[in-house]
Parts: sequence; structure tokens; C-alpha cells
Amino acid sequence: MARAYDRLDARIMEMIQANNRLTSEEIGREVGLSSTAVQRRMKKLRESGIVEADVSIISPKAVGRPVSMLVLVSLERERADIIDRFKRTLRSTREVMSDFYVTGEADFVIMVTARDMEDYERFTRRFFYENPDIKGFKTLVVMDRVKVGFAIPIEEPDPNV
Amino acid sequence: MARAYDRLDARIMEMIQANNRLTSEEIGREVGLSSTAVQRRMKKLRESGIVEADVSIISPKAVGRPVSMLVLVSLERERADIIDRFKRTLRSTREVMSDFYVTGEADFVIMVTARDMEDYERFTRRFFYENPDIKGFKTLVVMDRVKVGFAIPIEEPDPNV
DNA sequence: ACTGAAAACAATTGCGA
DNA sequence: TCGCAATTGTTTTCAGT
Repeated sequence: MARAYDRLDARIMEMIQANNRLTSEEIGREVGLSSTAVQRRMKKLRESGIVEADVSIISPKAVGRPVSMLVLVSLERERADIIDRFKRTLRSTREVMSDFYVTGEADFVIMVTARDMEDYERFTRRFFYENPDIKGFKTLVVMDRVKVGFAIPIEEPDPNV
Repeated sequence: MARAYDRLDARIMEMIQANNRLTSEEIGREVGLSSTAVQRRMKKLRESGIVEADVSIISPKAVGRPVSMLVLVSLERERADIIDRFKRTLRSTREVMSDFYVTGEADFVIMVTARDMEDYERFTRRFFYENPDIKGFKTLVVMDRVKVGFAIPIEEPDPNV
């Protein structure tokens, strides 16, 4: 299998991961390619899954969820079926914005949004205390998000495979 | 000031925060509006900052950063200038994908990507051990990201203000 | 694999309701 | 604020290098 992307693709990705509404012409001007070529490359990147998704970022504040919490969750036992069940629960819980299965201090780290602290308290009662799989949790209240989103440093792939 | 968005805007945002490459016609079909109306609403949502950004999500694996860590960082002292200095450092560090200033167990939670564990070790030496402002840090290795991104549950705003 | 022109498609603007 | 129609702009396809 050939290298999945090259230096130009990397530059295109750097641009669209900051703003995917740039026209292919604007991108092309920057990287020195015709809009057609840019278009074709982006299509390939999307089809191959290197570009996973294209999304709008909504301001949590503006839609009435100004408070966010990072929660470290520990399960009673690290058993595959319990972990999978908890993953499913997470997926179907709207208050959970993102979540990670981790090793270390906790089993899961989840990001929860709420209308206010009371709202979050209600959430914890429903979500944590009523779930027998959960051993405990620690809440970290988010005061400020310094970097937003998930921008990845994209480098040209190593030419020596 | 009038309510910033209504039920239809909420439905549009639900759609574009999952996929912002939907055409306004597709969205309009779903919510019962002409493509023109959808377009106009999206423009307003973007201009007003309710929709903060439009971005492509790149697969970290595909671009050679298959390992991610969540790191809980504690500073030596919680002084405004130290916190601000650390925020600036975070912003300019490419390995740091996202970061949050928090209260609780730690002062910051940051997400770091790396090529492999060795690469991460090097990063910690450079980033943590050489920074006198840092008291300590705990690494949680991300095994799986269950939900990707930052989808927010958007509700119709409360009609009673 | 690229460019450039033509065709198809989507977004924007103007207008009347 | 809406929908429709016309305009503008963007993306895609196709032929040629």
C-alpha cells in the first residue's frame, strides 16, 4: 500500500481542520494547486477515512449549556462486559459530550455539559449513583477551555517505510 | 434582544454538528424549510457566534499519531500570572490537542497526541520536567474514544425569559 | 497526476407576500 | 421570515498534457 497522503495533503488538512468552509480555490492558492486538484485530494482523504468527519462546532454557552465538567469515572470491576455496557450507556446519554476509556487513575474520563450546577447534580444522581457498576467519580469543573477542538499536528509521513 | 435561536435553528444545528457538508436542501427537506431559509438561518448562526467554527476532523491514527494521553497537570502555585503563562505555553505546543483549566484534582487537563510511548516520554521530559511551574502530572492513556468530538444537546431555548 | 473549460450543483440576493 | 426566481459562486466532470 502506497503512502496514504503526501506533503500537499498534509497542508490541505492543516487548513481544513481549522476551517472546512474554505473553498478549494482558496486552499489551492495557498498550497500551489488548482482548485480541481485540491478537490480531488480532499475527496480521496474523505473516502479513505483520513478525514473522519466534517462538523460544525456549536458554542455550548450560546445554547444554554454554559458549564462543563470533566469527570473521572472508576468502575467496580474492569470486566469486558461491564466496560462495554458502560460505553453503550455513555453513547446514549446526551449530556455526555465526549468520553474516553483510559488506563491509570480512572477507567473513563467523560466531558459533561450542563445548564448549571444544580442541573449537573441531578445528572450525577441519575447517572452515577443509580448505576451499580460505578465505584466512584471525581468532578473537575472546567473554568476555561484554552484550545478548542481536536487539531492534530499533521506532518509529512516518513518517506522511509 | 430577541431570543437568539428557535426550534428550527436547534434542529439545523443538531444536523450540522454531526455533518456540516449537508446541503441546505437536504437540511430543509428534514426540517420543512426551503434551502434559502436554511441558508439564511445558518448564516445568522455563524455570524452571531452560536456556530463557532466549521472544521474537518482528522483521524489521529491516519496521520501517524495513534496514541493519545489525557494528562492531569498540577501547578506549583495557583497564581494568575503562572496560570496565564502556562496557558500560553499550551497554546503554542503542537502536541497538545485540547486543554482545559479546571478546579478539583488538578489545575489543567490536557490531551496530548504522540507517535508512540517513547515519543510521549520525550514530550513529558521537555514539557513537564523542565517547567519549574509544574508540581506534578498524572498520565491517563486513552485506550478508546467512545464519542468523538463535542456534540452538544441543543434544546429549544426557554420561551419564558 | 495535473490543468483548464464546460456542466452540474449549491449558495446568495432581490422581490413580493 | 418565508418562498420563488435569478444571479453568483463552487464543485465536479471531462478532455488534453
